[in-house]
Amino acid sequence: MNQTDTHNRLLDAAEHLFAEHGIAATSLRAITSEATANLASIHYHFGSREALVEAVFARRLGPLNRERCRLLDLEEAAADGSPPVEAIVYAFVAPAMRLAHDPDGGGEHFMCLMGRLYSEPGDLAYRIIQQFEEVFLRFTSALSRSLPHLSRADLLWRFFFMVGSMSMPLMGRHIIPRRTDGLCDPSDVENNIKRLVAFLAAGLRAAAHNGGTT
Amino acid sequence: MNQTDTHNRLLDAAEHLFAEHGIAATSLRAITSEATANLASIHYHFGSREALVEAVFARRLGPLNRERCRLLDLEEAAADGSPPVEAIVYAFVAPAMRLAHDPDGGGEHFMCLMGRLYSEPGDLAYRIIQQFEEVFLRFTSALSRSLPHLSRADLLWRFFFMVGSMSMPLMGRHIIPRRTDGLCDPSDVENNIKRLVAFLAAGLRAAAHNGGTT
DNA sequence: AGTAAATTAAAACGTACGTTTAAATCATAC
DNA sequence: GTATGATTTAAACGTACGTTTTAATTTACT
Repeated sequence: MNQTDTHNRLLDAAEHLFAEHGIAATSLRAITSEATANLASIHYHFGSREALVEAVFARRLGPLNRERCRLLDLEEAAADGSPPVEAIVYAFVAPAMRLAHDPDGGGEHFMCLMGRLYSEPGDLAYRIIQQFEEVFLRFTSALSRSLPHLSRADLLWRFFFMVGSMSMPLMGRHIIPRRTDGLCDPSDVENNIKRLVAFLAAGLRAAAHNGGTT
Repeated sequence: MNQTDTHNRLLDAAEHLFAEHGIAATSLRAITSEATANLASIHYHFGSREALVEAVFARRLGPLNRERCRLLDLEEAAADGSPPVEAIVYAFVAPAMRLAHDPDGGGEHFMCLMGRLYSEPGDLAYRIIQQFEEVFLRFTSALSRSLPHLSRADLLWRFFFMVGSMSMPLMGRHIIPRRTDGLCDPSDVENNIKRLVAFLAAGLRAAAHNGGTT
């Protein structure tokens, strides 16, 4: 009973502090202090600092990516396997944007943390990004079916552009409102999803650049 | 003579290690070791660790943003003040992408570091991002002149989406080639600029979403 | 109630950090 | 060539880190 309790308090505190100050800059003492737990409890429950970091990601990543695949399943079923680009983008973007501001899920900090992942030291980031394998394969192939005119390199690059665009409302929770006098509100989730879908669908559909075939 | 020498070796080493392992995870000892300088030399030349971090950014940010403004000047002069979206995007994106792989400029590490900036602890990131003030104002107003049908919020959001997209080839130097079996090559600079311009111009030009007017 | 396991608590371990100090070295001018 | 200022060096400072150990406490079960 208490195992689950402290265990989750540690995960919550770590998630929050990692998002706020970065993974490397957050000490175990800061985490246990915020979780009102003992310093040694992290090693008891997780074994090491690294294992705690991975646990923080594992807790949310599974459900998030399952939801993405579920939405893509729905869209593909409704469109005989070839949903429009908008629907594919929506299935990819919406679960992350919603998780980022779901008060129950507590993922408000998590998605901010996700945005930081690409900039964390090498091995950790790569190990966690591998958890996106299925999502990566499913969405790139869905996109390539809807955009057959694109070369594979063009398609993959545009997929990464999509990830980058999405990361802005997720990561920029503090900076973007400040830079725009509050005009841009990252917590205006449903409107931001629509903005992203409109922007990304048009970008993905653009004619390929005339340059090299690399 | 020697002042400049060690001074720059420290900046180079710091830039490299910050990009490789993150700012917080890089120790002064690692920097002075890579620069073959004494530990105390950082405090002698810069005064503190924080001052070194800011110096690393200051060295490249000025020239980069001046080049962006210069290109925008050219495009505006050539188009009577209203260049097409493609030209604006190009003026914003190309200098950063080129700096990222300019062997002389040594900015290969810097732009990777820039991508990490949005995820660094609060005050530092905000102070450095303020150095973009002029670029931010000039490019958002140029875009808004070319895209008058967009609300201000839509336009600003799309500007941030652009920044996010661009950050992928800059930050993903290690991860993206690995995930794509080398098909996507971040060092293929000129082609990636074209890819970004095609993608972003289409996204920026897209019809605004029909949702809220926020 | 009593016992065994699970969990929490407190203290200490060695290591690495940013910073400071004081001496040594170097360059340059007279 | 020696005095002066700039730069480099080596050593130590106190602090904070991740981890480990040992004991105390709580929980679950008969």
